[in-house]
Amino acid sequence: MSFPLNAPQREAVRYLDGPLLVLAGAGSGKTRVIAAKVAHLVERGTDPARIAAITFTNKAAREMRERAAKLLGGQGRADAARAVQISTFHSLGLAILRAECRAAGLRPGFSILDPADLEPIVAELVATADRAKARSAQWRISGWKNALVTPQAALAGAKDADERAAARAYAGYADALAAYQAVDFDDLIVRPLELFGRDPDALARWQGRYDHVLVDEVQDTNAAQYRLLRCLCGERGRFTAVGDDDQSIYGWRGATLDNLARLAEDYPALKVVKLEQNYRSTVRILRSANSLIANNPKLFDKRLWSEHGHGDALRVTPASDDEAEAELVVHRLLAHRFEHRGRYADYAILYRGNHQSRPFETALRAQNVPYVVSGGQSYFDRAEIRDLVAYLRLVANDDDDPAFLRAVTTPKRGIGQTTLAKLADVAGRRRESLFAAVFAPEFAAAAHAKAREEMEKFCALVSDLRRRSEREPAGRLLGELVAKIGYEDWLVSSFDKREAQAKSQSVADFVGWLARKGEEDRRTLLELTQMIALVTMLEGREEDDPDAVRLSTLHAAKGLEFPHVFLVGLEEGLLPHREAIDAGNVEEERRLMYVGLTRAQRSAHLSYCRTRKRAGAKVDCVPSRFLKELAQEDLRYAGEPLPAGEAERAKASGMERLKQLKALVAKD
DNA sequence: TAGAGATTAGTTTTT
DNA sequence: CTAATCTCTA
Repeated sequence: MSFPLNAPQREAVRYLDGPLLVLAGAGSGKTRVIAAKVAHLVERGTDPARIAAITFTNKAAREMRERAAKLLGGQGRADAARAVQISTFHSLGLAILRAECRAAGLRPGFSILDPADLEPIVAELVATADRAKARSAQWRISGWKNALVTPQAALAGAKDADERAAARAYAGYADALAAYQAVDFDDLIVRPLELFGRDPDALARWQGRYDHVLVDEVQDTNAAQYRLLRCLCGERGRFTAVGDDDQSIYGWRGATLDNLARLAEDYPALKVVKLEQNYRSTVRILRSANSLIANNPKLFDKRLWSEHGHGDALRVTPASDDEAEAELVVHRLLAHRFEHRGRYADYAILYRGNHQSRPFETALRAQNVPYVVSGGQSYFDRAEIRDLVAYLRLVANDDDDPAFLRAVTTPKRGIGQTTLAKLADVAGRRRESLFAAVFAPEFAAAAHAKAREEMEKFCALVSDLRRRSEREPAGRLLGELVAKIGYEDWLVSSFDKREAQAKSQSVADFVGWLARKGEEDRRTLLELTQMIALVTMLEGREEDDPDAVRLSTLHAAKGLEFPHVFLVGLEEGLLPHREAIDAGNVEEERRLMYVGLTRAQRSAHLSYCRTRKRAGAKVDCVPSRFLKELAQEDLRYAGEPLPAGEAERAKASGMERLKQLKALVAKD
């Protein structure tokens, strides 16, 4: 990919006179532009450490780092590439918070809690045992934080009982986090903002820190992130923002296209450059995508074009149910691969929700096709890793009660509900952490001697590791921890052989990862512990790119491209998703479909099911409205054209009804 | 206190 | 029809 830049790309790279918005259509080479601009800035003499490039995901940050390293490395400036601050919004927020933790009212070892840690806390605050209720309250709190709404304002604006309950919990939520010396993901953005708001010196420090800020995917920024951006860029606005309003798919996380529109208001000198040449897809894929997205109102006028050939028609295939769809897709994929002598890695299967991967995994396994699933459960979400991370968090920060609770009960060491309830009671009365309460005289009086002994042993281990954490390498400490708590033995005794082996392997991977990271930049255990919360996968996992079919959600596929794409489950209720339809947000779903389509370079295969298993029973499906919005002349229907024949549908549903009745009768 | 069975609820996307 | 949670017994 060392073609020369085209005219608008060149303009975007060279323009340094003021704030710049680059409207980069799908496949228009935006990552190239950002990397080239970083290189250009360095060439012109900008100190690499005074350049910040901010992305939305770790994956994008990594790619940016690689691209910049390649460009600058070619000029013998590999050192410069390393010095550029390339990070996600959240890791940048973490860097700020770490540097300013005293001013922000946090101790250096503060913990980062993820939503799973927070759920029980919120459940308690809203006084519910219903997990769904707790999650929805959590969801609301996060929404308020990202929109920079205070607990008071949230309470004042609450419309129904649920919202009022969530708003009340919101205030207590902040207190709970403060007591644990902890922050959540949203705080990584919001707390630096609060700090900048009340401490002009801190603001000045960070505002003067970067000569140029580059932002990827601005259309995905929420109110808090946008404001953080403004803080960093200052009034001069020396930034390059890159984005595409047609690819805004994070509205559900508070991202708002208003930010894109506001950019022009907040920075009247804003220059806009459009990248409209697509280097990725065939004309037919692009025409279909354009035709689809034309159904959305336009913020900016943009016309994508391609110099690639026409390419094949997009195939639309119905399947009788989800299993049949998976088999069909896998068969077609194999036939296609054979015919084109391609690699497995040339193919991606994209879907709306994580759970949809299941039948495809089964079908791929049945045919012995290698595959990788991305965007599913993250490596650091596995129970065994969370167990160990709880220990690390506790080592870094003994106020972290959630970490204490997890670590002290895993592996089982004879400490159960009753003992913990007593400890919590003592801690509550004394207004101190669970960890501190272990040594309180009240606890000694109340608890069983054996349980207390175990607990003191546990605390001694944690304290010992803490004492040594500043000096000794993180990998060694973790390795020692795993050995001392007898974690391997516990795995073997608690799980069957296969599972224990898999878990044991991922523990070994984790120890190795931490050791490597610790050595790389001489990071301490504390720094690494905070980093883990933001890392979603084991780095290096994807580098040894095996020749495998890629399974991914549409969200996780953004920014990627594949020669051949299968877009599956194109049904009403799935894409567009039911919730989105009900919320009146079909536009975002359409953009999601647009993102999926524009991942394809040479061919796109679309499929949907006529029925689908849901909670055991089969239900009828209707093909997605988006299929009708594609350029019909570029489609080829493998089955009957849309919509499905009414007669057949009625017959199918009649058969289903009969089956259901039979099942009912059989039960009695 | 901890593990094994019974019961019941579930469906979106992620830093 | 799963998968996770809850309840009961050793």
